[in-house]
Amino acid sequence: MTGKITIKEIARHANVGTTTVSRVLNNHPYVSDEKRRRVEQAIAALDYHPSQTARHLRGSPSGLLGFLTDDVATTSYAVDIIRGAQDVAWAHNMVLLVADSGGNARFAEAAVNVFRERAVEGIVYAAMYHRPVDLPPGLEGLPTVLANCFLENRKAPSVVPDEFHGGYQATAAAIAAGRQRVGFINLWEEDPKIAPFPAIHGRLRGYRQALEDHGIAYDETLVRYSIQTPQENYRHTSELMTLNDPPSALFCGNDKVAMNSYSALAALGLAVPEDVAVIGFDNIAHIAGGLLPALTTMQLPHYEMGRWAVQYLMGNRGKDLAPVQVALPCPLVRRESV
Amino acid sequence: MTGKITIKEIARHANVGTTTVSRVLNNHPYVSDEKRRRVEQAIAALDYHPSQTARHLRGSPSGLLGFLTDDVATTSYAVDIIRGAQDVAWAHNMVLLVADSGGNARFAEAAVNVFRERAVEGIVYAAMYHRPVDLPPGLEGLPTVLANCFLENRKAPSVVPDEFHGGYQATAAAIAAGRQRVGFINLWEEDPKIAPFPAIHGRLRGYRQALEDHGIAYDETLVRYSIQTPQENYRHTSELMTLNDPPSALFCGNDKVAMNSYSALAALGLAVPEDVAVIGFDNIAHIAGGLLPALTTMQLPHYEMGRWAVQYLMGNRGKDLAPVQVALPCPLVRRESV
DNA sequence: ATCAAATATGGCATCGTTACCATAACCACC
DNA sequence: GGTGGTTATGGTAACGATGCCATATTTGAT
Repeated sequence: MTGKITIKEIARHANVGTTTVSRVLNNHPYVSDEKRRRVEQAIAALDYHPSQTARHLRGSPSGLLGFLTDDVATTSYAVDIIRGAQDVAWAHNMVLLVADSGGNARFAEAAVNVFRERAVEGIVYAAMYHRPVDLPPGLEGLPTVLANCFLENRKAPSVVPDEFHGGYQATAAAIAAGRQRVGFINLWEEDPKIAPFPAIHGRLRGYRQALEDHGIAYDETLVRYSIQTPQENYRHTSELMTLNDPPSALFCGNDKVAMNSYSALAALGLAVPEDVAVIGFDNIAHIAGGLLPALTTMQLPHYEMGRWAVQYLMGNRGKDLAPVQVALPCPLVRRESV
Repeated sequence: MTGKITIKEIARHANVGTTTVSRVLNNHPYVSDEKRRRVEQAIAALDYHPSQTARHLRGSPSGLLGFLTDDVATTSYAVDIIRGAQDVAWAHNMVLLVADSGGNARFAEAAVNVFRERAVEGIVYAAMYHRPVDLPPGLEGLPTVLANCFLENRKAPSVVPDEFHGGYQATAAAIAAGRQRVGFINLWEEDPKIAPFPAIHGRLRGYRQALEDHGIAYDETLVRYSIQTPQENYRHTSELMTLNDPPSALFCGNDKVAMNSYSALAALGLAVPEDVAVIGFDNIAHIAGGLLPALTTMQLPHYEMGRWAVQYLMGNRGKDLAPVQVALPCPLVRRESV
């Protein structure tokens, strides 16, 4: 252990003043080539790393962003939000402090406190599924952007998936493939707290709009709500496909539903996509890419939401954040099931 | 904006010296109840938060840990490593700095540099699948623990899944269910760099050992290597099940293989688990819990590896890290497919 | 040759916090 | 009424980096 190497050691080693070292470090003018070289040599020789801590104390911004999430675990594919946030943060020479509250409000509050003590320049609050949230207390005055969630009162800027557009696109894709009867196994939650899910209602609206725009009548019997157990998903598929006038395409609330639909369709001897086209939602890589045939599905813009959140934070440093509400498109990922 | 509130403001507001405020903050003795109360009041009134930056500069440990990963994106279920690391870190009042190199060596090196500048007390280097890795340069003198990966030369402590034990347990579970002929669709990679995968060889050894321990002869024809495309997975399953003496249980290299096996089995009119028991690996929640019947599979100890890594770091603060190599068990997750 | 501007260089206070030191009051206990 | 411990309290010097100020030295224009 060499102990801590400071700017002073470098100065002594290069036989210059500390100020000159600082000038070299920050590419300031008024340093002779000779001394600049000597300093750079000393830095390399002693493996010196400037202390961000001291810099920050002196007045530089902390270069830290807080990333607070309710729960990465349960819907792990949403970690792409972190990646997106990280990539943009990095491009701005910022580092992410990550905390996962696991849904525990006290923890979230404590995390905010820690972020404060470390003087983060902003906070991204991310939810693992699209929904309204309440912010933990203590965020006053800290620039905060919500990703994949929003406040009921819209007081903070947020970026979410455009569920309507996603539902529209999925439906339109089926129609474009010549399928006029599009079944829809929508998500459902019994918990009334979760029930006002934007995903459920937004996608349904998109589905209906797409039908309307293509002159297809809305048929209530083709729309199902699944509580999302494999059995339910299976049952809804079977029931839909054994209607007198069964659908020729199935729009599934997510890839898991689609996975179960595949089983139900196979059991009925129906081929995908020949007999029935299937479109999923979420683009969970392991599922969508692993199914046979590979699943055409809608991509949730996790990565892009992460990017957007940090970009917005970085683009408005110092300023107050306008509480804009942004919805990012869910692009269609074409594979083989349509 | 109140501006920055410092210990000095508190001192002035409470009409005491800064030292007294510091004493209150750190629960030091020799403060009269009276003043203690006044200080606490001022802190609450002004919403004061001590600056970790100043503390650290003064000599306290930074309370920061670096979490560097090659790529969270591709195998997102491994984020549980982060959760495990985070939970333990938090319990020690530490915060995680997270960086995802995306497999880019230059980025990884830069990340190490950033960690250094921020004086992290240790680093967890995590891989998203179990394999040998090379550490980025610049880690000298920084306590580093590897999670889900290891160095060929074993010079750094590491924690990995016990593949052998996992393979053994999976096979034993099938045998315990009365299945004497256990097919094994092992993973395979054509890339020779990835080929020495511990997963491939460890699980195979476990498989063979379990057979031997139960007096079952090893039958080469029951072991397949899949390059892991859905088609290959499907083909191997079909071929195995149409042998003259087909297996009564299928041990799949991962849950995706199992998912495709389900399809192949369904096409052959074989029921799970009645005709064939199926055991997966990885316990990807979305797949294993979503299949019908739900998949019995082996849990990779991601969360535990994250925990272990930070625990080891915390348990050896200040000391040199002994390069221990730890293998954590992959517990069997019983569902309905055996 | 002269003066002003540009270039080079280092000393020192500063950021917010805490450890160390100094001071002082108080309470014994011979 | 010392002598010595315990309790209370605040002043001040660090920690490492940088910006301001002061001071040289050089260059360039007249």
